Amino acid sequence: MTVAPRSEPLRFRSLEEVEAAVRRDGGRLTRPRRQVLEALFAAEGLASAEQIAGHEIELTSVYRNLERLEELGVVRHVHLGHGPGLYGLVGDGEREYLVCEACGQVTVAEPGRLDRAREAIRETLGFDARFTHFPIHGLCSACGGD
Amino acid sequence: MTVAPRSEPLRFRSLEEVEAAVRRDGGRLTRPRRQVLEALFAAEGLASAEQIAGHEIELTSVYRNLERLEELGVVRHVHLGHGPGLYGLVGDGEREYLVCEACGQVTVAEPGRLDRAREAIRETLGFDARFTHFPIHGLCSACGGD
DNA sequence: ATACTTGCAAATGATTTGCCAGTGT
DNA sequence: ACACTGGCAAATCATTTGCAAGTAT
Repeated sequence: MTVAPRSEPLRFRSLEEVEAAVRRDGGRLTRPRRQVLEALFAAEGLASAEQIAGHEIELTSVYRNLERLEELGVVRHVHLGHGPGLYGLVGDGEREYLVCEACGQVTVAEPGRLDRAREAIRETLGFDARFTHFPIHGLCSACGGD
Repeated sequence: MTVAPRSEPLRFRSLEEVEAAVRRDGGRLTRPRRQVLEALFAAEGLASAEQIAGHEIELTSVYRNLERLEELGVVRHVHLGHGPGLYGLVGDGEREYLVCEACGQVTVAEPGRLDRAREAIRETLGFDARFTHFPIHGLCSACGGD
């Protein structure tokens, strides 16, 4: 049970920037760590630990590195459903997710897109909803959502 | 990935009513099944498979029974976070849930309470959101939601 | 009698942990 | 050198599956 940092996360534009941040934090740039980072930059979106691992690195190391990078504010993860968690680089302004329980389709909502909904929830229940870590579930338009 | 039945689920008021439904479906009333049902009626809310099992019945049987009862429309389950799934009897009008990622507090929203938010999501993304199976995550009012 | 059910063991999938050997800095 | 990491095996947690023996109807 962890809270995401409330301040705007700094955006890392390149592998080099992240590597500098890792070093600043007292971390070392090992081969597995570099490969995790490369995989994340290559993914352009979300990837599972297993996908990130490929056939070169141990899954264990991947998890440990992802955890470390998440603490550093470089990485974040989402739980889209029953499958494995999905990891991605932190961008500027967090995307939020919607998953159709009928067809499994994942919709990505750009930052701000869910503000009206968030506002309604805040007004009704005084709760600040975030769909970045756990998505909205329901039925997409194709499956009966409209 | 299964869709919950869209029609208003019939409400079962008593153990006897459920037992009749089970029989109608060709099911048998065994000791473990009866105990699962009793535990659910006793729970008045949500309970994990382990809690329902107690020390008498096998967890395996509990899961199998819950699955069966869910197909019958008697039971439904929620995933409130990282822990085990929680099961409960289907009431009239489904409650929806909100979980605070900071303190873990679970807020139960009575039917209809999230309709404005649902409407906003439908208008913006043509998506019919349901917070009955997977809850809304975020920060409760105490933790910064207001 | 015969299908439906159970118990028990074992498998699964995702993720974590312990521990010691390896290596960036 | 020395703290930080990696590999590898094993543990954990929630849930599922296989199968032979048990039992409701």
